Amino acid sequence: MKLPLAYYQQPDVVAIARDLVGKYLFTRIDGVLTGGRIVETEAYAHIDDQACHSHLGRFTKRTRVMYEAGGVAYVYLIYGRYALFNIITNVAGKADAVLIRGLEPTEGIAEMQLRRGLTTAAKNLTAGPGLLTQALGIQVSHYGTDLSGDLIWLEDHQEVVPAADIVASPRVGIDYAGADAALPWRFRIKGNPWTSPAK
DNA sequence: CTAAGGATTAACT
DNA sequence: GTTAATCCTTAGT
Repeated sequence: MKLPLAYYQQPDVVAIARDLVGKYLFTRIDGVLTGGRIVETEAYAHIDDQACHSHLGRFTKRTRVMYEAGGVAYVYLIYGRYALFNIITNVAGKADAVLIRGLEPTEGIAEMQLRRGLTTAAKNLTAGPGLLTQALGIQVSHYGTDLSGDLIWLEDHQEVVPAADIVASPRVGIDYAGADAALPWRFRIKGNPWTSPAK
């Protein structure tokens, strides 16, 4: 079943990030259903987290939707090329977010290959935050998309991922965040090949 | 291992 | 108004 808005509005973004591992992410963009199982996430908290774009209450064009109530998409461009997909959580005014870093494809694999410009079944089809957005057709124009709608949404398939199979580790690529870089707020399924290639 | 790439932002004039 | 630095990465040597 589709996750309700109330799910995203829970206060503990780290708990949500951990719980999202094993859930499913789908998009229906250009009328084509694509999606898969979430195997890697990272939590970003509003306050006390310098790695978060919204830290210290910065309120700009880019971070605007982070302050909305949980349940919208925060898509932004990194390194001029790649769109990263985040889910805004918590209530309005608390700019918490969960970054989706890895997806195990289950639906619309042929379409995903097409979007990636591949002719063969690549094993890195959706392994990486910039790749899964390409595969699912998510672009920066989807900034602010309501996740209770029919364009981008998440589903709970009642799958239980054993706690022992979920590993927590420091987040990736955020050395600039100082001491906060050590927080174990990255969650992934142990040994899953679709987790991101980044260190 | 490195190079590329464009938006964003802070720091200037 | 402009410039320079930075970035939650990937693809290609």
